[in-house]
Amino acid sequence: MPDLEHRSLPDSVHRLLRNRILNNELPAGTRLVEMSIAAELGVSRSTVRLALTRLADEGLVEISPRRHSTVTRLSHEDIQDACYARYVLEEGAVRAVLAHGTADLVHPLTELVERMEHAARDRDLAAVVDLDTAFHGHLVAAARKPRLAKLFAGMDAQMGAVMRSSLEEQHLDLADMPAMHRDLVDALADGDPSTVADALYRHYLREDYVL
Amino acid sequence: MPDLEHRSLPDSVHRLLRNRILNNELPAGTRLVEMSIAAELGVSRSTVRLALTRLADEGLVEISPRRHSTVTRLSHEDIQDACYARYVLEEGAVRAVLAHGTADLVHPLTELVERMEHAARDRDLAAVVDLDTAFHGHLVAAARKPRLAKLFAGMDAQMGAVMRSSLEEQHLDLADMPAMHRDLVDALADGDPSTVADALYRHYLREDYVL
DNA sequence: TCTTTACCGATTGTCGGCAATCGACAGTCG
DNA sequence: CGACTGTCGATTGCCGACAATCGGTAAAGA
Repeated sequence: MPDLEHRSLPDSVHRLLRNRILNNELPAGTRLVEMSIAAELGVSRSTVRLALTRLADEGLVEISPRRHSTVTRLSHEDIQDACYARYVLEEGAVRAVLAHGTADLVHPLTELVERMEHAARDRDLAAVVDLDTAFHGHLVAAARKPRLAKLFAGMDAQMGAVMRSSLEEQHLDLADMPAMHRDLVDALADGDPSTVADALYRHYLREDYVL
Repeated sequence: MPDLEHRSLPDSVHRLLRNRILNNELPAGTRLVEMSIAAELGVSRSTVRLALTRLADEGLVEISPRRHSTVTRLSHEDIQDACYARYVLEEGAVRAVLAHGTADLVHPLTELVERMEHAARDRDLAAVVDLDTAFHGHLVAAARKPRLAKLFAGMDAQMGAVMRSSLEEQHLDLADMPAMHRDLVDALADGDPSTVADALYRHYLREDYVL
């Protein structure tokens, strides 16, 4: 077991389980039994319980009262729904960003896109997903709206699941990811709100992106 | 019959504490000690702990690791931030609503506004706040975007706190609330997206609304 | 008197156990 | 043969206890 003792125990368990779910080591529908997980990781059931609750808040796990928890199965509608929510939040953040100007945003975002190009060339799925998260996180953070950023970050895990699912089912190609983000940066550099909004909409909701 | 959904003990404790905070029985800055609350309510500390965690997720309570929890004190910036996040979510929902048409929305919303007028005439603060929550909740639900609605509902408690604070400090009058919502209904009936967006922006972010 | 440090009370982090509840299965009755 | 019901194992909901850690305070040194 890798470093379980880095932060608080429930947080560590939470991250560990989240990674397993996102890497499909725990496929959708898997039954998650508190006692088994606790025994495997060498922690208490209460700790596992708290981690599962947080995963449920993130939408990765469903808890049936008095029964057992299962890994959430994302339907086509779920994916569209998640993408729309993500789009709304990011668009709201970007509107605030544009009021301040995007000058000091273009450079770091461009650098992230370049790193994403390298990762995509190496077919490194995990790295691309992480860079995607970093890219959008950086963009939203620039809005200086803490609550908006927190809501946005709360959907990171679900969006990771969506991306992996879309990539796996070939509705999206790893090689296209950097270009999609470069379009976003270009729109930001342009600075026109409706241009950016359109670019964001395409980024999240173009019909060939989802299932 | 609200307590027929008496799902779980932590949920009950969570609702109880939330009501106390919103009614200012537990003013901002109050220290919340798990053991004391557990003793008073006759439940276990673990149960209280879970309730406090949920309150922290809602933004009503701040948990300092290894120390104690306190009722969040909302600063001027916090209030603006919360209102902006709420505005972004509702605007995103309304955009989806407008695509379906607002015909079957105007009537129930108008009825809620009328009930709000009665409550405002009676100076019934709690009823007005509840009707406000119901109004916006109904509007967002019409978008049929579950994740968006969930994020929106997650801010209900904070917005309740904001409203009570604004009313208490006389930056907002109870009597103005129904008219503010009627404006929103009128804009919805009109159906033009930018008209509705403007009305929403004024509703949440006009400068005399917040502290 | 001011600074440093060791201690103490208060509070949380984590744990394992007990009882309640649910689904599955088998036995029984029509 | 099918439907109903009582029982059993599996799993969670909740609990009290123990250990770790923090802030404050009082004692010691300069």
